[in-house]
Amino acid sequence: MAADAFSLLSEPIRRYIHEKRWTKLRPIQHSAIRYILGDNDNYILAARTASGKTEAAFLPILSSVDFSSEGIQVLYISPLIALINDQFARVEDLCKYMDVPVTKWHGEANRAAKDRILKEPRGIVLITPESLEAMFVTKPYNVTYLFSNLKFVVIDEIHSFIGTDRGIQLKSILYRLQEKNGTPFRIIGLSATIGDYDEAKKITGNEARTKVLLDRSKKPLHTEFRYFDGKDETELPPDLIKDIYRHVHANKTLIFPNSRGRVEEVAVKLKKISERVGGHGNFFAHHSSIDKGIREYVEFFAKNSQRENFSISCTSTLELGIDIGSVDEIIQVDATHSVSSLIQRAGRSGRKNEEESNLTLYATSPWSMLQALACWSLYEKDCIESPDIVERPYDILAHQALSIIKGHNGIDYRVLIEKLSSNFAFRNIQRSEIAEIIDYFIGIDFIEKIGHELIVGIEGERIVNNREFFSTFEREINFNVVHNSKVIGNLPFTPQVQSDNNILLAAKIWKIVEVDTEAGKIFVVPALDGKKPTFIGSGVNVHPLIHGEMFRILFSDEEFSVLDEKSNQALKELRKDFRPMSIQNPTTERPLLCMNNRSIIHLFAGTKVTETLRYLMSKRNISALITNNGCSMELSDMDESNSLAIWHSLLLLKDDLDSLLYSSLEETPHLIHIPKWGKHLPEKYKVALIKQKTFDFEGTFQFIANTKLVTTKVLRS
DNA sequence: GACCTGCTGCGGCTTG
Repeated sequence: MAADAFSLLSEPIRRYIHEKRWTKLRPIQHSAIRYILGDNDNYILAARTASGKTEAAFLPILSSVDFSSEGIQVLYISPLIALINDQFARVEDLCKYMDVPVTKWHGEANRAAKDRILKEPRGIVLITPESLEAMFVTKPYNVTYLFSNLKFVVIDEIHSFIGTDRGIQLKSILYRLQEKNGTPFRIIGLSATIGDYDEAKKITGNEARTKVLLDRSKKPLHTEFRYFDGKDETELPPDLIKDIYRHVHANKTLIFPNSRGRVEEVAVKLKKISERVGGHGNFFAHHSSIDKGIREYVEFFAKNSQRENFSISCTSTLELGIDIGSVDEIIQVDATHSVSSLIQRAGRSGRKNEEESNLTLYATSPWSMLQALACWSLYEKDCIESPDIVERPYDILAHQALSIIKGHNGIDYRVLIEKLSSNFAFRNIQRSEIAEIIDYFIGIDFIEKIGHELIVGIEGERIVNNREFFSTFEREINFNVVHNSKVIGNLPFTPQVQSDNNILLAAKIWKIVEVDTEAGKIFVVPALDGKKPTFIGSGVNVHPLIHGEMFRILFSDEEFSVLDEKSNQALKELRKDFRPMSIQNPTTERPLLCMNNRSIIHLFAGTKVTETLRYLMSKRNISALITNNGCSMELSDMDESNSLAIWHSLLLLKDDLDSLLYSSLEETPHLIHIPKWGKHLPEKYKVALIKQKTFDFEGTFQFIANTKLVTTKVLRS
């Protein structure tokens, strides 16, 4: 059958393959060609990183679409601008034997090219969800004209949309695009790390007509664990830095230290060692608070350094999609927050010539080592955490309501409600609820009603006519760090930010000479020594699957050949602490330890359930301390019977949840996170959103009901 | 201690 797929392709595409001297099609390409050309369904292409998924989608698409007809034929949607710029070259290359214009459309893309495509819409457009949203709002007539003949939508890195606000926005936009089309377009989603295939299928709005093509083959991954006890110090152990240096100095590497401050610490310390021993100077930092120009220089350097070695210390900015060139090794400092992240990061190395990926996992505490081991073990078993699903996204609905009204320049009240209630992104929201939200917006002048016609109201205009309107996430407001009138990056205005303090940024050391709070600027000059910067970030949730695996490992005898001696020792000691707690069934039982009038519950329940438990405890006037990387909870002034009584009494709060949340919103609104577009909703819907997004009450009550706390008395403190 | 992602249109300025 091998010849089958190839012979199905059109002549220019076969010529392209010949010229590229591909000896064979990759498995995912082979099946994608046969299936996509074989019917009219939607497809999710799931295959490991660097397996040729982009080509798997575009080879059959380019073979079957008639690009001579008017309008955009293919829309490629990406979560990142950098990925669009990367894929642009690849897609253009694929089209070289065909007369198909390829156009980048995002906030930083060339205006002239955009104007050209508006005048003569043809071919393929590469775009972000936010730019699509902006098009609907500011160029509604063009949207109809551009996309009424759309045949395919390709969604890259589809996992980054599943279970996120951005994904709900994208679904809604896909529905709005479909409204413009006479015949339905087909959707092809691409990803290497899908945790829930049913949810992935839902992004098309038609699960029944969406199929998954799955290539289970894994890239060989060579993994090593290294352990250096951080002894609770704020800075990383010097021996760990030296060990990383030995690993990276003669290689091309990416280092992931999990936080922006740590990224700077690692980059500067490695650079210092290198200077001392006469090594290369190519140590860089890459994260969201470093100026875009500097980040682009770093990416450019990595892509174009055939001979020179380099190390980029980075956050998740370099985790997704972008081909940074050939990387020999990936270093992870302390555990990733998810299995998906671990896979994506490991996949950044060995992308050329099917080489294996090299991964070194450093840990600075036993708990971090155990979490890293759990992530690795789940990866080995092909388990990826499932996304968090919001069934009734009232906030995104409110946002889309404003977007539709603005884009239509006025719309009939009943037509708007009809549009929203038939949009599959909001299929679980009642028509009456939609009407209630619209009516509320009319009441607060977000929307103005003239007869049956709705237009954007006075208050609404302020929100809609702002560039922040197009996205679902909030932006941090930071001060710019300036040297010689050049922006290096930005920092939050923390106590650390004052004259004469020295800080690290963009892998360099700076002295602050002046802080202009009015202009929001921090003026700096180079310095010789400094501290890592502190950032204000929200924590990252760890999935219960990972905590569960950590707990299972603690009570199993499984041995791991990937662990070095000190990691093994750390695991052994954790197991020694936990083994006396007589757990018979690690899936249904959790230890409760009581000593000296305080108790510890080893929950291993995932971040969201743990935070929900803490909230519920606070409503019982008990302050709970979360410890052990979020796995355990400590209660003071509690003995065994108290603890058990409180634990079970939490279930009684089930029926009072709404009133608890209403009072929390009134008394301590700053303590409860409300999503960007939920802030404008009536209290009732804020509460509904908090129940779905901020906390997980259902999961928590289930956890309490299904978990047996097994008590162990401890004499020593 | 705790990630990341994107962004219109216009007026007014400088520069070739």
